Amino acid sequence: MELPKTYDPSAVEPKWYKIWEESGYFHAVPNPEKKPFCIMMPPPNITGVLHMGHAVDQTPQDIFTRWRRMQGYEALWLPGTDHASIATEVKIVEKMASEGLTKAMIGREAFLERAWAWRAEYGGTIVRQSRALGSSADWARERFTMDEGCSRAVLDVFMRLYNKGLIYRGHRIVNWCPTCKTALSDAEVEFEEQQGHLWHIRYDAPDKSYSVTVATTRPETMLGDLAVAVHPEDARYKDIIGKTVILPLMEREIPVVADTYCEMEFGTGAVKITPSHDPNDFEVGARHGLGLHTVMHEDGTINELGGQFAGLDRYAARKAIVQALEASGQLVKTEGHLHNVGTCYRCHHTIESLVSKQWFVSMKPLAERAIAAVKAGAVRFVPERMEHTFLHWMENIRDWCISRQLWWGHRIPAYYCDCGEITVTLDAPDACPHCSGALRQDADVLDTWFSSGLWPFSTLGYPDRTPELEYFYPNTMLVAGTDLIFFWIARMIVFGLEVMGEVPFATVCFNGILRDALGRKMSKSLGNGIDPLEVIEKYGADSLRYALITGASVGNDSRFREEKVESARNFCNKLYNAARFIRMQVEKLGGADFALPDADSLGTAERWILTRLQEVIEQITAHLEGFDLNQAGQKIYDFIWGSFCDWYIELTKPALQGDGAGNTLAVLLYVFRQCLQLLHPYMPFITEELYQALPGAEATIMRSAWPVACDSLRFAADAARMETVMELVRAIRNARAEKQVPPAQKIEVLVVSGDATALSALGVHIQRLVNAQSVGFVMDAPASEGAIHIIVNGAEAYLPLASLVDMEKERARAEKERARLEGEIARAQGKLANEGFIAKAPPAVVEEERRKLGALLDMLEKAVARETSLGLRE
RNA sequence: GGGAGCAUAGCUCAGCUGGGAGAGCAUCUGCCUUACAAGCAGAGGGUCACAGGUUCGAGCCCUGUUGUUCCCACCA
Repeated sequence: MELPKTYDPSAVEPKWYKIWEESGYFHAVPNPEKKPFCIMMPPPNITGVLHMGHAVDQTPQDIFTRWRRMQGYEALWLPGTDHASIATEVKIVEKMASEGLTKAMIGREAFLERAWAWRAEYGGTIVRQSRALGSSADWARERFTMDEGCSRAVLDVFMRLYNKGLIYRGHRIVNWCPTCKTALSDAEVEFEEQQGHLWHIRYDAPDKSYSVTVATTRPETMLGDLAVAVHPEDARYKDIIGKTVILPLMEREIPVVADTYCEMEFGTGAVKITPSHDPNDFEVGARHGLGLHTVMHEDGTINELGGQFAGLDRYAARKAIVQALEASGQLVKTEGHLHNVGTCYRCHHTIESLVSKQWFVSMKPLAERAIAAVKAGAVRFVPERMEHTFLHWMENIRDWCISRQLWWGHRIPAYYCDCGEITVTLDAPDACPHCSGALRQDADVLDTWFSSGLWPFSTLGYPDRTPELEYFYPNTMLVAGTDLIFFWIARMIVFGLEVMGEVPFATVCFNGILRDALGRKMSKSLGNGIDPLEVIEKYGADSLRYALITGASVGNDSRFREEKVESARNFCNKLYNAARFIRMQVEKLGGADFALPDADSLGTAERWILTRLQEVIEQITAHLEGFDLNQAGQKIYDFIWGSFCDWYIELTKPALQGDGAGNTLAVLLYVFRQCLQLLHPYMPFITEELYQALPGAEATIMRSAWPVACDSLRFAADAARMETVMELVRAIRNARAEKQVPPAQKIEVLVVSGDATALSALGVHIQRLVNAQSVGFVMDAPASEGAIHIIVNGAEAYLPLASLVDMEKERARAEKERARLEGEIARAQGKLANEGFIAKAPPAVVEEERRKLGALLDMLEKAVARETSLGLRE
């Protein structure tokens, strides 16, 4: 059957994915015969659809998994999804709003029904779409952070930490999102630079005998002021410390306190203290026993303590207050002020600081273990610098607020009774164990990152000691974006150490961010996102994967450019056509034996390509071991296109028409098969398709053995000889192009080399590749008048092209060439004459330099001889 | 206010523990050579941001400068 000339991935890719999945090739089970390899897929939110970020994230994971699987590891890549408590709830609330409904209207149970329905409908979207990427995840083991097992793990860990005193409930100032109406952890607050104002407000003494002016960016919080603070050493305010001032608008008398928190240089050097609405003020208030005075509702409106401003939204209140102060003459000054404003990472509205009762994880003791483990090298960060980021965060960690005033998530297993006792227990109790009174469960759910923090072991069966947990924990590695280092990675390390007693993974590889072609982040608001499924449809998943991996170094951002995908697509086509060529030869030869022949029966070209193959196998494997997917990908590309297709296939053509065709074809097949295997982790589909199209295939390339370099297939002398011929060919082609010899015109070539006898066997290649009439081989140089003279390392060539040779130009060229050689020789000699170099450089480097010099001197000798014959020298 | 990354060919980027500057795309020349024009063969193009330093030797290591991006940080 005649195959089309271009590769079409659209039919190939879904076909193989289906076969792989149905054959169970992605499935891993604990196997004592094999070494385990395990990656947890970062669980995508159930709210989203597949975007480029997922492709960037999954491709390296799939490459590592496929590679290790081929190496004989029991390789598990475990997928799943995240309930994404707040993100999902926000979406559901939005959807309900479009129906005119609110959470309060339908109640908790009906809301949760909607949430589960949402999950059923959309939760599998990304997981389904991931298959188009070729991801070889073990879908049979897919998990969900709120499935029965993961939920048990969450409660179990909550109990453990609570019983150890590492989880506690406290009345604290927390980040509060007035739109989502929930507390947030510090990590969930994003700071945004905003242009605001600094309002200077005068607070007068009760008898107006003195006054103090404070500066604030948030005048609305003054309603809750309980003091004014100044620096204890500030001469300007020394006299009024301990006295009182009247809070404008509220006409409340408040003290002036001294506290070093106040910076003398900033603003007026005096600061209003609002313990209920600012975390710093909260601390100051605690130091001075000021108490609390909360003036804001959870929805961001001013409460009844706000006097005339009660009921106003925080921004309306701000406006009204500034106006009122202006009217009363107490607004002294207004200036522009650039500052950072905390916003909610889900809805992007401005965060408030509010005092409320929340659950916290005591992080200090947990962080200490994590820091020690990372410093001891138990977790390796790639790139390394991320370790510093991690440690810095861990060393400055504050307690983690884990309760959320949301409904979608793991409900906190704490039960309250009117007797005041709190019962924390796995199973809902019927009555209060202290007074038998009626219990009500805590209304809040846990931070979504609490459950994802358990992912490396909750997915393997924890809290049960399953065979999976024993075998696959700790996981081998994790691949994730840098944005997840605090939210997720830090928590997994902390929980892994605390709960399992071991770090969750040995290595973390960080992805950079994929930007658009202009270097901007892809975002919905910019509308510059690119749909991976569309790219796959147009170019194939193999091309997308390859484009995403190469041309970017580990942990660095990269840009998505369609040309990159196009270029990868071209590579697929190259590969496909190489396979077509080989297939044609196979069909021509019929049922020949394609086992790799003995070394004795191998030609020079075969020995050369096999030698190169061993090299490249080693290099690729080493790069993969070093987590350098870019380099490994580049190497296999260069080998396949540059060495195998451009040279080796061309070199086989004469032999394939002769008696030795069987041997040559066997090598061709052998090398190509290994190319496919080396490329398979990057381009799973096309490699399987082509592998299956050639003789000698196993059931799947996915589970074929990763190539291993073999010394008995290295032939240094033959490889060097072949390289000399290749250099000659390049130089002759260059000369032809330079002299504008018509392509069809055949030329004569005379090769001069001390190795002429051995080289002559390769004459057929030179003849074909430079379109020569004939190629002669001699030991000694002939007279070169009227010929183009080429000198390469190990050989010379004469092209008698009298009619085309301009002797003047030839002389100029010869001189230039000699000058170049002399320059290089001077450099090498200078280096070798340098005692420091001889004494201090590694011997191998010195030896290499000597070898180079030898070759250069040899080439120079020939160049001089040529100039002599051209009449340039005596 | 701290910390980090980046600055290499016209463009996008590689360059592993220091040992003669690379790829893809673009440009130019010639080719439908029976695997591939999504291809083949050739060519041009770089003071490796700047200034110092270490070293026999620096794109790579150190210091500083400039530009740029990001992370962390509650100066109201």
